[in-house]
Amino acid sequence: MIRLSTKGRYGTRLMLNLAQHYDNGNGHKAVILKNISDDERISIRYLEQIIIPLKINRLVKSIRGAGGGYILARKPEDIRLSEILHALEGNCCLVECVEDESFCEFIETCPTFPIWKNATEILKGYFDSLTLKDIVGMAEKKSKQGKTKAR
Amino acid sequence: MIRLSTKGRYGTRLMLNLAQHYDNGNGHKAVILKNISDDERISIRYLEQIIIPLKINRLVKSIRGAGGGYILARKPEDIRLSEILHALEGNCCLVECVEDESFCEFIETCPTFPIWKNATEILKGYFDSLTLKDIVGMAEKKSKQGKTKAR
DNA sequence: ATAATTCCTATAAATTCATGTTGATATCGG
DNA sequence: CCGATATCAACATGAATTTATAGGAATTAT
Ligand code: FES
Ligand code: FES
Repeated sequence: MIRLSTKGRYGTRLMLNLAQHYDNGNGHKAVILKNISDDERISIRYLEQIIIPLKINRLVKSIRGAGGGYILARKPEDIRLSEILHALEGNCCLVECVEDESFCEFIETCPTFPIWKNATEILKGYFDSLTLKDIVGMAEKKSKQGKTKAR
Repeated sequence: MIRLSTKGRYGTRLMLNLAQHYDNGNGHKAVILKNISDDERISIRYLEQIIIPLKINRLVKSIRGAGGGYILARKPEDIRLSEILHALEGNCCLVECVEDESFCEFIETCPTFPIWKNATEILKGYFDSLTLKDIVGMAEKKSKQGKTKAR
């Protein structure tokens, strides 16, 4: 399987959770990991590890102490999925050599290299086209539809 | 990183190697793993494991005993990259739930599900558009260019 | 028979995934 | 100031998975 690691998946859900609770009125209401843990059923300990690179890459801000928590560093419409995955995974290549050309020895003659490279670019393009706001919007629309259909 | 496993990568190179040695004149010249191992710098023992699913999914035929080896079960133009990856990885989804919907509990409400699903379909579409012949052709063209350019 | 080769099973090594521990540091409300 | 709440940091640990190697049995051409 071509796998998106749990780090990438859980980190994306973490960011979406923050986006859903993002207060546009600038109330700066921080969300605590415990809540995200309950919502998303991911252990707090693991979330703590996952949020570190998100903080380092300035996608979230932390507020320490009582009443603290995390908030998005920017508006949801200004954060792209590609940035999140890049922060979490270092890169989002299908194979190492696409980003680090010294990884494979025979990159010049390797017949698969252009394939993995193209595929990576296609994926990146898709993830780059989506902001957190887009994704939250898609999810809201979907859940509204679900309620309308009586089933 | 969104990773294609070594199984998928090595298996693809294995198949390409067989495609490059495929005899259209129906000479049925089998290729032994030792040669592929030398060409691709992958341990024979590992290749033996990787080729099993390729055999089960009837992408290669094996000929046992002395003078034996492996050959493609079909012509290179009739084998798609998507088939190879599917054989090797069981599926080629970014996340398990795209193929096995019971994998995640809250698939109905999960805001990331449609994203991973779309991305998976985009990738699959690309891999489905390529046959072994296409890839070998691309590689040959590239190596010819390399020779022309005196550098 | 012998050599070549696939086939089968076991297992070692490395990495990823996930939880746990301890304790320090920062902040808020009372 | 005190006590509760949370982040922060550095580990440790175990389970699961992936990656890779190894030994030998079965099969076949010569
Ligand atoms: S897989 Fe990296 S160059 Fe072929
Ligand atoms: S990741 Fe599987 S449903 Fe959300």
